[in-house]
Formats: sequence, structure tokens, C-alpha cells
Amino acid sequence: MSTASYHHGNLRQALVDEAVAVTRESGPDAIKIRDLARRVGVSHNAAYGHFANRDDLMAAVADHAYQRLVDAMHRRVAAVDTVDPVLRARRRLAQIGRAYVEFAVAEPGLFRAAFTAPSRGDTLASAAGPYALLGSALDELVDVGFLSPAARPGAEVTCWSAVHGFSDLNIDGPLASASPDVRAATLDHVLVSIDRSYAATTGSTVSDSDILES
Amino acid sequence: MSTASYHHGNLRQALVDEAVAVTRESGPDAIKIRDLARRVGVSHNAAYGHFANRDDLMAAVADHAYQRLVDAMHRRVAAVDTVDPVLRARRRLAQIGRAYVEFAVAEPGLFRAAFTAPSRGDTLASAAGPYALLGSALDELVDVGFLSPAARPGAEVTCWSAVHGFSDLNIDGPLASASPDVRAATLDHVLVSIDRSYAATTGSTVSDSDILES
DNA sequence: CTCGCCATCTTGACAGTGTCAATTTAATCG
DNA sequence: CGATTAAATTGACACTGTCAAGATGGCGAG
Repeated sequence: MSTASYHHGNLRQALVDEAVAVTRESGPDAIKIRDLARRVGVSHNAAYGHFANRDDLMAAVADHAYQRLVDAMHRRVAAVDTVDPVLRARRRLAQIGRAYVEFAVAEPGLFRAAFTAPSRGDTLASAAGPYALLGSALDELVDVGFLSPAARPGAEVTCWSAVHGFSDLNIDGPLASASPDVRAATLDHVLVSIDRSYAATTGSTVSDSDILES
Repeated sequence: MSTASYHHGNLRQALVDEAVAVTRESGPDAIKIRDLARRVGVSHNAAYGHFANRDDLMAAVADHAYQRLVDAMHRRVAAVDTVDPVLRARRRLAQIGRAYVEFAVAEPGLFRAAFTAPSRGDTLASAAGPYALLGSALDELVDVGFLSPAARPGAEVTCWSAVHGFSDLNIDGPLASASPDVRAATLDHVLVSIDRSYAATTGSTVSDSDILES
């Protein structure tokens, strides 16, 4: 549309697509500018017309990955149709966590790309990002009286840390070789644990593991 | 000692030392075999007499980093001299977590080296590793009746995920630009949250944040 | 004391890589 | 139809990891 050129219809997009494919296959470190150019059928460093350098291209891949992650989270949150307000809020939080880990395990390359990318601290906390999504889920928990307002500040970080750490340990950490069954069971455990730690802030009596449904 | 050679007293160790220095300064990706050789005053690929390849050298750095981490954890656990058994066990767990994050933030390069290293899943769960240390701290929590035996399985992972994720987010994630004060406060929040989630398993009544002392 | 062994280190080469500078190409507009 | 101009190419440079041979020198056997 805007920039179509002679040899290649839309080189920039083609490069990003190929980079995403490589990243999904072998992780972000496997991205090589020359290799990308070769795959797209263009000569080496044609990419430099569209990206300042390798890191710039990686940032584009990171954006893509990031969007995929946010989409997955939204999808899972939207699938929660529980009527009871408290249970619904708790289940939504759990689904956010589940979507996060699910994405990390299903797309380790993209997940890594999203968080390994250099110098993009601002995009992460943007209004559309997972930080905001997580934030409103936690607000909802406060509104329905499950989470104490006093415990609200910093709750994003606690929550995010748990799922992010679990993801990392499952990707190339010591849990990478765990079986899917074990992994799933442990994830449930993590999600319940988060729920429980918030329940304790208002002394809510809780029937544990029914938050795992949607 | 074992392998001393003519030109260089102990090349292997010198290379590892230099690699550790580079890693502390600029992270594991900054390790270049040729550069290391140059620094040590030896010609390029002299290193190949002592290491199969770059990854092999990185693994040595990872071992070093790993040992440092375990030492830091041991130190902090040993510093807990509380007499009350329950409080002592809870504080020990908190100190383990604190040591972990402290190390990650103070030595991000080494921390990354320890977990980014290729193909070393077994060393991590070894008897002397942090996994074992964490495990015995959790056993202690069960023994004193703070953590329900039913909630014991998988507790390592939940706990480890929280501190590992927090570390990662603080190193190059969205929390990397947080001030030390904010970081410290948030860490306290994470540690209390872990404690709280375990307290809930036995319905223990808990005075929250005095577990943060040693 | 000397000679040969052998681990250790060096020299040289090759295939890749990111990136810069100068050049060519072709699509578009006056 | 010719000039402008963005887009892509060619060529070069400084790096990197790694392999294959050659040089070196300490150490033990004779």
C-alpha cells in the first residue's frame, strides 16, 4: 500500500514474517539478517532500507510476539462466563495466568523474543499490554471484595512474577523436560496458589480448585 | 597442579576467570573465545585445548555462577537465628527467596549465564543445588505445621517460579528501570505473598510482615 | 646427558556474520 | 519522455567460531 516497491511487493513485512518463522522454529538468536534476505529472495542487507539494524528487526518480531500474547490472554478472559461475580473475577485472573504460560510453552521462541528484546521497556506497560489487562483483573478482584484494597498495590508484580517465572522455568529451565501432564498439574498448583494468597488478604473462605474452570 | 603447562600456568582457569569477568560486566552473550584468548595473552583458539567449543566454556561459567548463587542462599539461611520454630522456618524460606533475587539483581550477567546455559538440566536439580535447599526449607515448614502436607507436592515450583519470575522481570523485563526502593518494597510484597499462600493451607493466623527480618 | 614423546600452544585458513559506502535500478511524476 | 528518488545491489571491512597442520618445549626413558 503505502510503500510498495519494484522488486518486492512489501519487503519489510516479508522480512518480519520470515523472522517470526525463524524465531518460532529456533528462537530469536537464530535470526540472521543475511539469512532472512536469502529466504525472501533479496540480496543481503536489503533489509537495511527498512530496519536500522538487527536489534530493530528483533524489536519488530517482539512486537508481533507481544501482540499474539495479548490476544491469547484476551481470548481466555473473554471465555469466562461465570455469573457469580466473585468466582468470575477469580477465574478471570486464573485464565490470564493460564494463557500466559500456555503461550510461553506453545511458542517458546516468540515468548523469548518478546522479553529478550532490547530496549523496549515502555511498550510492555502500555495501555493495551498485559500489564493493563492484569491490572483490571485485579481491580475487579478488589471490587468484588476478594482482594483487600490494602494488598492491591504491587499485586500485578506478584502475580506476573509467578506466571512469568513458571514460564521461564518450563521453557529452558529445570522444568523444561517435564511431561505435559506434570506441567499442567503444576501450573494448576501455581494458579491456585496465587488465588489463595489473595484470598488470605480478606480472609475469604475458599473452595480451592474450582477456579481452574472457565 | 594437575595440568600446568609451559607457556601458561593454568590456562583453563585463567580463561574461565576472564569469561566470568566479561559475563559480570556485559552478560554471557559478550563472551567471545578470541577476545578471551587475547585478554589472557594467548593466541586465538588456544582455548580449544581446554574446551570443546564456546558452549562448553559457557557451561563452565554457568557452573561458577551457580555455585555463587547457592553460596549466597546458604549464607542468608544460616543467618536466621530465630528461636521460635515456626517463625524460623518461615523466615528461612523468605531469606532463600531474598538471596535469589538479590543475586539476580546484583549479578545479572552471572544470573543469566546460570540459566541461559545450554544443556545442563541435571546440574540444576543436583543434591547441592538450590532446588534441594528450597526443598528442605519447605519440608521444615511442613514439620512445624505451617504448610499442609497436602500442599507440599509442587511447592518448590510455585515458590521458585515467584522469585525467578520476579528476578527476570527485574533484570531486563519491564521492572528493570524500577528504583531500588520500589524494587525492595515489591520484593517484600512477593515474599509475604508466598508466605501467605502457604499459611492459608493450614489456616494459620499470621502476623504478616515480620517474616522479612532474619 | 640426551633424545624422543606428547600435551599444549600457534599459525593459517574458511565460512559466516553485521554493517557501512558507493552504485545501480526502476517506478513514479512533471 | 526524461529526471527524480526511494529501493535494492555490489563490494568491502572487521569481526566471529571452528577445523587442520605445524611449532614448541617440559619430562621421563635410556
